[in-house]
Amino acid sequence: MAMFTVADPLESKKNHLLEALPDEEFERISPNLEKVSLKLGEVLYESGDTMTHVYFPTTAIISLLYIMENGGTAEIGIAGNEGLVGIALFMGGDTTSNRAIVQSAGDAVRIKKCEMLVEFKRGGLFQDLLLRYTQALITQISQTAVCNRLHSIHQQLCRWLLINHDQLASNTLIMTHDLIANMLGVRREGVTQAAGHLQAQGYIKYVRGTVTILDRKGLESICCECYKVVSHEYDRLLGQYLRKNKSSDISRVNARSLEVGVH
Amino acid sequence: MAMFTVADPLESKKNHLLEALPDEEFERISPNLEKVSLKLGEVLYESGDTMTHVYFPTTAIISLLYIMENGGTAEIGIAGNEGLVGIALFMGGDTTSNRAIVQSAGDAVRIKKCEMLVEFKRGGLFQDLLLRYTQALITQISQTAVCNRLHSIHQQLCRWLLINHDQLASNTLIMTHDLIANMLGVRREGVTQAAGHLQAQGYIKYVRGTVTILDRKGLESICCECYKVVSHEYDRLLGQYLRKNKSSDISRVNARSLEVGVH
DNA sequence: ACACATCTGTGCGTTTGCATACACAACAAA
DNA sequence: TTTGTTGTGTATGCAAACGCACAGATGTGT
Repeated sequence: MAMFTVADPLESKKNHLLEALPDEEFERISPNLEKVSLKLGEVLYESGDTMTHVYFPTTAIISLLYIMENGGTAEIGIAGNEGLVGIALFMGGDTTSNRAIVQSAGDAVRIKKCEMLVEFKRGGLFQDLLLRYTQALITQISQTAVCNRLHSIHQQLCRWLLINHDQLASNTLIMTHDLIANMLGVRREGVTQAAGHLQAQGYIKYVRGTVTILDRKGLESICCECYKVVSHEYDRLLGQYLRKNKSSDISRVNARSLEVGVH
Repeated sequence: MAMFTVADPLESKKNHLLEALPDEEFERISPNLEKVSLKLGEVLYESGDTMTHVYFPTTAIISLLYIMENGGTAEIGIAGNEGLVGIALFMGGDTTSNRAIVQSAGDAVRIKKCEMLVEFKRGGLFQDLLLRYTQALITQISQTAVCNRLHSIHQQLCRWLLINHDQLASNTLIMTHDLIANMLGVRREGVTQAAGHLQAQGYIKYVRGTVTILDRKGLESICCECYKVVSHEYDRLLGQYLRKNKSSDISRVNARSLEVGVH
């Protein structure tokens, strides 16, 4: 009965999916939400693990990483406060073939499998939202597949930086070239070269494991279409539900239009 | 009232998802199923189109193809008689950002959006099956993403041939190198080279637009893990539901263990 | 201040795949 | 048979990315 910290409802509502729920549904779910703090590098699920919880990130960012038999890795998706981790739990099957790893330390709220399923099966807006989110995630994964196939490391790095920046309150990512290389499924040297180029152009700057976005618009201008496609799809699928969430909408717009000239 | 051919229930049951339904649910849906014949190259949905139907292939194979702004293409998934086309319709959003195109001519049954949604919202086994199938499709797309990133054209061609062979009753694919190249998102010459290699090994043979699988086990032995992972995931997620379908199970096993020594 | 671990910069040779170009083979229609 | 179309085989040069190796730079802990 103890060992369980019910999350503050205000805390839970930092996750956009939870915030978008009607009061009735939110109040039914809220007592089952447990707050957890997630450290950088922590693993929420290992490939093949039976899932016990669904996580709704509030300030943390979670990366969905695929690990090959030969040790090669590649990120297939990413989830921040606009989403959740553990769709296999309500889609059926209870496990996934990828690893969920904390990419940016922060908080999340989580809910137990059985409580999750009860609410999901009721079929209300909760179910709708979760399915729409899943659809958006599918778009993200698909776009990753084609971007992997058809675009250069330079373009993919831009996409990756923009997607991550969207999830963050700040302009600083804690992330080494080596880790980025694991995410993109490329060599560390390739990332160094691409990042060096972006720094020379004044779009970013970095030192020993921290990357700072200096000119977001600039990044957008040289990025492949993949970022925009995924971003628009999230807005199309979920925007109408998240609209009541004005404050965070504004902060998001600010983040997106941020622009600093000099470095 | 005319212009609509109700599909023969036996015809509909060639699709494994429909066959797996309890009689009660099947009989409710069956009158709404319309049989359609699909020609090679026919487009079921264009990227961005509003969907009007969900398609359950019976003998046709449908490819989910992503088209880039610059005209580059890459396949992100494929659906045969074990699946369906048009998940966006019940997941929410009504459109997808990819094209559904007939890769192997044959038949399918389809159902109108509204009738589909009514049954989906009832939340019975139909919903369960559709969500589980969607989860399996997500695995397929994810695996495509990592395979695109980390494996060679040779390996990817093997994977592609095996996946397609699973969907077919015969050992012959109607498919030119050029079309395969579009699916894999690579050059035609790359496919020619890889296919030439496979032919020299005696695994396949081909002439002017038809590829014949000669030694399936051989292909499996040199293929990357990606084929097996996806295949097992389909079995894990859907196998328990499709088990009553003994006849097609047996034919599938036969197809998989087919082996011909000489070419 | 020092040693140590970690992160980044760079070079070099190799491999893979791309772009272009063109020759040849198989089939279809006239 | 002839002509034209489509599919396949190959060659050349180029660019991207890889593997490996190592030097320099920047932190951290003692």
